[in-house]
Amino acid sequence: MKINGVKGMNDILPAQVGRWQEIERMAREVFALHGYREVRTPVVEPYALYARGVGETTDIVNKEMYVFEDKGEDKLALRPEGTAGTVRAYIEHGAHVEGPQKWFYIGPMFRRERPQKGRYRQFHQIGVEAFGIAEPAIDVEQIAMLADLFRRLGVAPVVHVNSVGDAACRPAYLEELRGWLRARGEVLCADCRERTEKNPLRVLDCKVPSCQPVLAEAPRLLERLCDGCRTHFDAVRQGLDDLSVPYQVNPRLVRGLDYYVRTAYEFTSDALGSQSAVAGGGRYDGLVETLGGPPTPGIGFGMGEERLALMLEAAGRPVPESRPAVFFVSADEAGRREGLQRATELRRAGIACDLDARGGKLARQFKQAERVGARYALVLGANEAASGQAKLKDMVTREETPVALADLASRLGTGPA
RNA sequence: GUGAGUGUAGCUCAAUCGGUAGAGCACUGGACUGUGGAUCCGGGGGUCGUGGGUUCGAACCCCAUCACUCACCCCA
Repeated sequence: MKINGVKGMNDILPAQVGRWQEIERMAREVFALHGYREVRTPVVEPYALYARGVGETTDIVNKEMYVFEDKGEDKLALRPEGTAGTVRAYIEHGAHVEGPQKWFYIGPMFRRERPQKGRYRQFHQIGVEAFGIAEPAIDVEQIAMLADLFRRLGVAPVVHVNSVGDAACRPAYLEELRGWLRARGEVLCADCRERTEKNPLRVLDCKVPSCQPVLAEAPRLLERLCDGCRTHFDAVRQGLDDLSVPYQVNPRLVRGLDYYVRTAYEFTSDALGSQSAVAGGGRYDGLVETLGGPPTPGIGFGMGEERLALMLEAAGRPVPESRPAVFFVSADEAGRREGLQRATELRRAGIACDLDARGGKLARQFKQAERVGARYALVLGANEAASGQAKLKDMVTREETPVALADLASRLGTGPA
């Protein structure tokens, strides 16, 4: 009986793993350059963390979370996003006493949705969170940092920014919008009428053609921001201009999680199918307090690794792979023993090398050398073992040059080629 | 949760009107007993997703079911 993997949870095979490693290595490098430190939190958290933090009415919590009972004691959940757990850890360890904290995380998240292009039940996110900084400068820094990360990876998704207001201005706006939408119920699609009650902001980016002209006239939150939000948003835009980071103001940009206030932003690409967002983030000034910590401003983003990998692939970026510098080919038993010995020496010297442990015909061993992408091949037999002299064969040009086995390490340099 | 499309070899796919399953790539052996990629010849590999039905006969038609993909919802 063949057993298959769980729907929406994918294997990342060796041929593709280099893509993930490159993304993660680059992210770690860029984050370190900006003063962010890695945090690792569990994949499982109390269900209540998400119910309270992300919001009980969000789709993520009420229909997409993997929830289970731990031997009938506690209600637990597989994490659907990274912010809540990070905030929980921040509070639990009293990190606020040491001033602002800039953290990042990398790891799997879980949402039980129908899989499609760029969306999976287990997916991987790279995220950052900055705690204790209310100033717009940190919003700017994060957006610029992400843009820089993308640039280094050879892609350039478009940045959309918006302000979703805060407790001072959003509630009043939502009521105004809801009233406005109800008055136009007959001309809107069924989905829009439902969303008017559930999540009126969502109505604004309805894609149904007949809704578009109507919605273009809807009251705009950006024009009704309170002074604090207005000033903050202007400063974010000014900061992005100062750094020459290109962006688009998108008044219809909405975030799916309840905790966002003020700045909301999203990087999108048309290489991703209908799930166009590769990264999304925003400010969550009330979240730390909601989860039992001291009043602490916060802002962060989450980036989808699968989606970023899709973009790199679409951009034609090759998958980096490590290759052995030399592949030992054995002609006989003496050569096999010699090869294993030399390989061990080189490996201890930090030089990647390989051999076909099966031995066998030379042709097969050469084929193996080619398959693993070796730079050079070196045939060893009784003659070479006795003389200490061999021929180093360039796998591309096929040229052979004499080499003393004792000099191999210095000839091949150090580290994997 | 809803809708559509697709299921044939490890991968990508073909098979006319319903007539009993094939190609390329990959793998493997040989041509070539100390030298890989090209060429030639050979080999292994299939419950045609699964179950049922129609038929003398089903990869093909019908029903059911499962899986995958894409889209909706929503989001990374």
